[in-house]
Amino acid sequence: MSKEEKILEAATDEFLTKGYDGARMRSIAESAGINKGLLHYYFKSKEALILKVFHSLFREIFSELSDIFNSELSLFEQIERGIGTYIEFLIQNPRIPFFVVGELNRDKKAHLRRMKEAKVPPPFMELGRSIEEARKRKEVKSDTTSREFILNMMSLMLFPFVAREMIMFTQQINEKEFEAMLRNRKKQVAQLLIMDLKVKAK
Amino acid sequence: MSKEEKILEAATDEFLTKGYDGARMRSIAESAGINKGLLHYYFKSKEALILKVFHSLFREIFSELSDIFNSELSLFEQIERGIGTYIEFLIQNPRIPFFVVGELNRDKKAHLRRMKEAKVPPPFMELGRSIEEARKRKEVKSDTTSREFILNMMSLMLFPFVAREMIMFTQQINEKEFEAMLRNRKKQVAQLLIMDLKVKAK
DNA sequence: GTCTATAATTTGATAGAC
DNA sequence: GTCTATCAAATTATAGAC
Repeated sequence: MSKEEKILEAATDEFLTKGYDGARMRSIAESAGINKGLLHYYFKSKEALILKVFHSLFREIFSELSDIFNSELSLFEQIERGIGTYIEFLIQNPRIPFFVVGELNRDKKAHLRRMKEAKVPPPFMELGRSIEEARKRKEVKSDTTSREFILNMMSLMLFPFVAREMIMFTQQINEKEFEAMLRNRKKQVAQLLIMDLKVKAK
Repeated sequence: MSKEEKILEAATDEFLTKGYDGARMRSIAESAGINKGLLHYYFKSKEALILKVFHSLFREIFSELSDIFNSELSLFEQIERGIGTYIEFLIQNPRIPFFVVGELNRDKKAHLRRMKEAKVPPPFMELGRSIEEARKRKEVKSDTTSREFILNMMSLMLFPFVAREMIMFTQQINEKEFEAMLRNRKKQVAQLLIMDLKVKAK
């Protein structure tokens, strides 16, 4: 692994756990096994470094989903598999959602500019279209809009990872119970969302 | 307003917008119209100050709900009103959820110790009990546990406020459209959750 | 209680040798 | 490319006058 890769790995870990303001360049250099000077040789500044890290993670967090929602599966199969796969991915990478959300709160403009330049497409566009098509075919019977649906889906999938500690407190459960609950959610969330689409609007 | 109150108000604003690591004692002193020395006279340290701020906000964010869920209304009315009132509260105080979540991620132990000392009860206990009672009376027919239900409810209510910027990007909408969507959610989220409780388990 | 002045430390970043 | 040494600025916190 090159020094540059080691730096990126160490920086990712530091930013994921401490956030931009809490992260320390010194700490990143130490973890990467190099000195501070070299950090600034490869990455001009702390800001430039986190932009790079954010960009990779944002791609990662949404690319998995794109594959599924662009597949040939039926809408309901896409949703079921998409949610299962995604929650499993989040169990393996639990800190990404809070980091991404926090960075966009801290400096939306800088990140969006960079993503625009790199032509990262906004996720879920494809899913939204599939839902509207299924609605025309009467497979979707509720009056939930695709936008509302996607927001509900994101909320149910991502919130437990963003607010892990808060949930463990309000529900008075420990790590083990929490993780068991997460695994259950794979089926449970898909079921809830699909029912919402299928139930007839009144 | 006393100097101490002015400090607390300024500190709340600073911590809500910048978080612990991003907040500056100098900035708080300026906003409060006092000097830095006085900050440390009233509050020993930055840490002590944020503990105080967190504690008040955490109480605030959950006390509204407790009133409703301890009322004499029927379960489904409690849920409907609780969600409506709460989302409206969040529209008025949109930064609280991200702050609370972030602080618990940063230093769970310190905050929990303080809340235990102050005997702040974990929220939603009452709601959980009501659901289980309604299940015995066959008013709740699904196999969704009360824990799962509460987690779904928190996710659907809080996530849009935690991840506001991310949602606006992924959905490609502006402030106005986002806020219209939030208002819609009052009814829409309640409807979805209640349906989940009423639908028969298969 | 409220202020000024300053201590003590830490931070991100740069200069320059090799 | 990689390192050492160091700068300049900013931070929290304290001491002490009034």
